[in-house]
Amino acid sequence: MAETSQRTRNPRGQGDRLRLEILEGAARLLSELGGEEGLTIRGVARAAGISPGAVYQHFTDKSALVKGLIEYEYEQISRAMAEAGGSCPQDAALERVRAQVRTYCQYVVDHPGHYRLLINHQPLTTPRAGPMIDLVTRVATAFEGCQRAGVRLRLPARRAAVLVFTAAHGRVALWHASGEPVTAEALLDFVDEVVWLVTE
Amino acid sequence: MAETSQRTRNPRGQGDRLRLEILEGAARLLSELGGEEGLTIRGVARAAGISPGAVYQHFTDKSALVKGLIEYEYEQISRAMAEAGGSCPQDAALERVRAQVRTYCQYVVDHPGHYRLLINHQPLTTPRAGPMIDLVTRVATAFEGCQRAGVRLRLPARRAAVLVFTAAHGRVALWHASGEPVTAEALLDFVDEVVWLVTE
DNA sequence: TGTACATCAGTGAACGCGCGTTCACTGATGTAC
DNA sequence: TGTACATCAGTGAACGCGCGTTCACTGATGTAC
Repeated sequence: MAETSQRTRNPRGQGDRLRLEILEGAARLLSELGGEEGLTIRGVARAAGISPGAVYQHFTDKSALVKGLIEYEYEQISRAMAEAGGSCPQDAALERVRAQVRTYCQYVVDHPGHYRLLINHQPLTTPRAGPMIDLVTRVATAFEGCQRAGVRLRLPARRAAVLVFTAAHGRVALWHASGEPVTAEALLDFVDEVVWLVTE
Repeated sequence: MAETSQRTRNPRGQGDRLRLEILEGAARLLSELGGEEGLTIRGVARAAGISPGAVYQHFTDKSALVKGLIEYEYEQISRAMAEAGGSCPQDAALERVRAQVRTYCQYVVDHPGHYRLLINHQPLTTPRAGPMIDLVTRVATAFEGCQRAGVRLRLPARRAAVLVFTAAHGRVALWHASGEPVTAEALLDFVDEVVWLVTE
């Protein structure tokens, strides 16, 4: 069941590496369980192959662990989107928007458990914006790049970005409701269509 | 803290009334806690003023309770939407669509905890459609009424209804992400605009 | 009309479980003398 | 070079808690005789 192989402890002075191992274990747990129901201190410790107490060397309590995990996940998505945008030719501004959006959608489809954690764990009312908004801003910036490159937008760049994320989230929610599986192609097609609608 | 007043038991032959009291207690819990985290057998029993064991007279286990609660909530929404549509004049087909959609949005804003339960508790992949789709169908039928009344739609009725729900869900998700509060007016305006876009 | 009994609508104590969290400890490794 | 000691990276047992679920029971109320 659990790995029987003993974990070899990190060498002296590199205890911080455990923090990353804990987050990776937690992420694995999200993938396996498809949600945050089983996301417990003890479960994460099992996934990382350590004792429950060791988690407290890096996270003050459970909420700090969840918060750290959410930050970690957003870093992953954000980096992936940045890479996707960066690998586009300099002059392909619209293609850059689409590459970033497609990367986001692919993440949503590939990691439903992670996605659930991220969208559910927004406080219902908070003064400050969550990290999700940073992703919206990233796409908004890419839309601005389109405008500078001469592409006409029917909406201001930020509103266009908001619309794209709105469409993606809403479409995923309805697929879940209908019981149909969320496929990458269908979501990408839908969102591509929205991007196309915005830029013409 | 809890009500100190003793509950008077239901008269003989009317034990089924407890089932409704349990569901109402559970719904109250959703409103107070804003989510399903505290939705436990014991918590519901406390909210209903009964002992935990009594719950098992009407629900075989916890999952049956949650399932019953979800059904109960959908009945509430569905009935409210039907009433809103029914109170429109016979010839105001488009107004009937808007009245139903507005009722749905009002529910989402007024009952965030209930909404969370309903959208989160969809199995990730299921053969059959959830009850949410019944609401979509209801609006689709109202859109068909528009077409019969001579109102032009830019989309087939069902796709128009799907679009409206997609927009509402996505918009709510993004508001949560941004930390801005979800207000009824803003959501209604947004969805009204979508309806308007579809029917012209 | 009275009374024994069955039934109904629950109660409340008990169980085993996994959880979050704490804390005394262990064993390897670097460092001071 | 040897050795005592401090530090680091954890372990693992223990705690108290709320949970889901079970079950023997209680007390009111209807029913058969």
